Amino acid sequence: MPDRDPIQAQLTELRRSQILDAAATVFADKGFHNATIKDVAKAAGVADGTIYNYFDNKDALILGILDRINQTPERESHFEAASHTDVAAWGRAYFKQRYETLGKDGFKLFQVVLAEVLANTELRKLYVDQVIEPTYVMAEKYFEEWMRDGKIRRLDPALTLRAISGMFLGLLMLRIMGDPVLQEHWDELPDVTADLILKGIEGNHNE
Amino acid sequence: MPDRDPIQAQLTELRRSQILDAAATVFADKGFHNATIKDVAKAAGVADGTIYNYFDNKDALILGILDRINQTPERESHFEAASHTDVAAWGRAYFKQRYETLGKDGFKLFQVVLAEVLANTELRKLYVDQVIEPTYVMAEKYFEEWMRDGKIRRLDPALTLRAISGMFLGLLMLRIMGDPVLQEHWDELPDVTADLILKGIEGNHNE
Amino acid sequence: MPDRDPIQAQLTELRRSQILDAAATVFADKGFHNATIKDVAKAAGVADGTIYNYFDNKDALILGILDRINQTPERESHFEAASHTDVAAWGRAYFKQRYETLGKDGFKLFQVVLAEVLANTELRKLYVDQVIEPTYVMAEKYFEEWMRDGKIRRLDPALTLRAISGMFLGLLMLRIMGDPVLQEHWDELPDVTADLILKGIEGNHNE
Amino acid sequence: MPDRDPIQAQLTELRRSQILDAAATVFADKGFHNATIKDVAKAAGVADGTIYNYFDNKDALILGILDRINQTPERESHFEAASHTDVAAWGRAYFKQRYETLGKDGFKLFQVVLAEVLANTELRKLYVDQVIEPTYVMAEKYFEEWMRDGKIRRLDPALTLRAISGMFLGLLMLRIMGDPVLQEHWDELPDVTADLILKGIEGNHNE
DNA sequence: TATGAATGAGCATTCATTCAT
DNA sequence: CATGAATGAATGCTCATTCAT
Repeated sequence: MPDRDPIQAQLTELRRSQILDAAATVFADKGFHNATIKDVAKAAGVADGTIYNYFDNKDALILGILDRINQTPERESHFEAASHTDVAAWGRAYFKQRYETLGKDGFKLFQVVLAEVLANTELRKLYVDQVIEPTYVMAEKYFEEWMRDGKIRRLDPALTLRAISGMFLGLLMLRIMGDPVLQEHWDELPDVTADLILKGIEGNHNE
Repeated sequence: MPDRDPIQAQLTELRRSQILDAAATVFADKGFHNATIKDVAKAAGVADGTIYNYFDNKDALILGILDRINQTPERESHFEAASHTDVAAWGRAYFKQRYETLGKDGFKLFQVVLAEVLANTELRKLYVDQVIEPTYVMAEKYFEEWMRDGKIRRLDPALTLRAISGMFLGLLMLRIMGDPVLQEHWDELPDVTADLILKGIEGNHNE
Repeated sequence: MPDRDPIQAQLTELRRSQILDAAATVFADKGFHNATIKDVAKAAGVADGTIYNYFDNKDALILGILDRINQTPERESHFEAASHTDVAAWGRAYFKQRYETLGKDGFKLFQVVLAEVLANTELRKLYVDQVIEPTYVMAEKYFEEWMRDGKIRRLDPALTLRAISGMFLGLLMLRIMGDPVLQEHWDELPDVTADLILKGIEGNHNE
Repeated sequence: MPDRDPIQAQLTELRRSQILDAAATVFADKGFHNATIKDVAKAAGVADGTIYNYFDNKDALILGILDRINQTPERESHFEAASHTDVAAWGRAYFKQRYETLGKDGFKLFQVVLAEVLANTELRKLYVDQVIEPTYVMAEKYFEEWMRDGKIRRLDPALTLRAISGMFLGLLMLRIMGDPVLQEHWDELPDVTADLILKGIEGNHNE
């Protein structure tokens, strides 16, 4: 019965989107726990009950937002591109793209989602299974390939990858926390981190 | 009037400590929002109301826990030690020490605090001002010294430092999230990260 | 205007019936308060709103079910039959017939209706006026006739009748409550009750 | 810890009682489902939340009322008395006592409880297990004794007992339903029912 | 008439906080 | 200071009912 009517299906998707937009804005503004369903409904211009026609409960709104972040398209293409260029260029590009997908309310929204992911076991599992682990599976593949091609030295791929992505995640958190230095120089990070990861802090110190 | 009684003061401090212990345990177990004051009181072996004789409100308990983490002694000494040994050795030692301070319930507790820090603006500001920024001020000093001494190459100290500490923070988060690889190989991280940060992934690329 | 169209009228009655069937099934299954209009609509294969074209509100569904039970045909005929046979035979027959009208989901449905009748003042009044009292009026007539004919001894017809029908109602309730003895020996009740009512517990003890 | 202080225990019991009184009044007045916790709290002169310090939830209030009805003392003594007098006298006495225990708001309260018992599976089981079945176990014992003594004729004790108690329950229900005849002549019921049960409707009509 | 999305009033329940003892 | 019973504001969620299509 559902989806029988493609127009209905689209309307449904639109409403979902409209509510999710409102939820993202409200959550980013007041935080998940301080925001009430009424707040979200008001922001979305619908009645309280309407939200429950599209989402099972308040938590499902966070999940919906997570899904959105997750559906950021074409993460893989970046790795592919790197096969043909040098790794440094790829690093810079990757970093840029990662953070660009956050968009306007991105930082604030990520903060909200992250807080909830940390606080909510179920959500955490979902986030790990659907977002983090799949990324690693894919990334490890490319990482090993680069190693074979001699583009990078022999390293534990799994741990190194986690260290690198941890750096991105950590920087994001520090920025979210409000570190003024990162806020000021955020644009320089692609270069700085790419350089750091490639060469390390010693660099060619024995040259 | 008996406020200046040193014995009273110590008793007070003891009670605070006793309550904070209980709070840490309970929060680590059930999460901040799921844990009630009653839970904490029961765990501490006091009445609900008693907690309010030592803390202004529930949030103050998190703050108290934060203070504790903050008061981890002698962070500076590690940097000093590095002046006299090589940077690699310091890196490994630092990493170890950082995570050891988390202690038994460490990961879970950090998760709870972090979630709350992300969700609570006021707390966040406090965390940044009292924990993060002071650390950077101190760390940057040493970092610049190492640079002067040629122990590390010339880099933007502020951003590099943040990238490095971000890596630690990020790895901690990924571990908290439940990444199985990190759980399995956590002990190898001091070596892996120290190596990575020092040499980068290209490593002896000019060999 | 098409309201007087006999075909339309029949269609309407059919829909009402279809909805009532569904309502009875659903109510018997989940209970009146737990069952939603959506449940009934789904079971009836119509849309939620359609139900409101045939019934004023949810309560009206119970009323409709009540009406049905009420319209059990030919209750009078049983009394008539008794005029020509002995009272004992009538008693057994009456008991059987009364409970047979409950049908398949009978007990459960009766339980639901009864619960609602007890809880709902308006409904209770309706039940009494439309089901109970008319039955008494009719029954008393026959009862008095039997007395005149010497088939039974002189008794207060109104109260005795109520005591007898109360026995039926009470047994039904006890069975509904789940009394295992009644569930097990339900078939023996026509004989047992007819015998009891006719002869009492002393019976011809001085014979 | 609880009950350590006997005074506290009594205060607790008093509050429970106070709340239960209010609940009975309110439920009898508006019905269980229409009455809100706020109503009960207001009637009891306490805050909403206070109720939850004494009862787990709204349903528990009904349960509490049930317990009260259940604790009507000395039901057994009546059966004992019958051993020494004639059965007819006992019948009248029993009927009287049964209905007197209902007290002031008795009918209305019983109606509410009954409705909820019918509607609530869990409650129903509790009612049957704690109130109905124990009564039967005890009553059957006496019933069989009377049979042995020749005070009553040979009958199926279990079924006959259920028929008799069903008569009481049924009459109570009919009265609750609002049957005017029963309301008017309620006082005559002990005699009428005792007579009916002892002698039946045929009685010694051929004497 | 049929539909079913939208509505929003309504309510049980929780729990941080207070304060009389 | 310690207690813990009392408080009552706050909110997620349900579902009967409406009405535009």
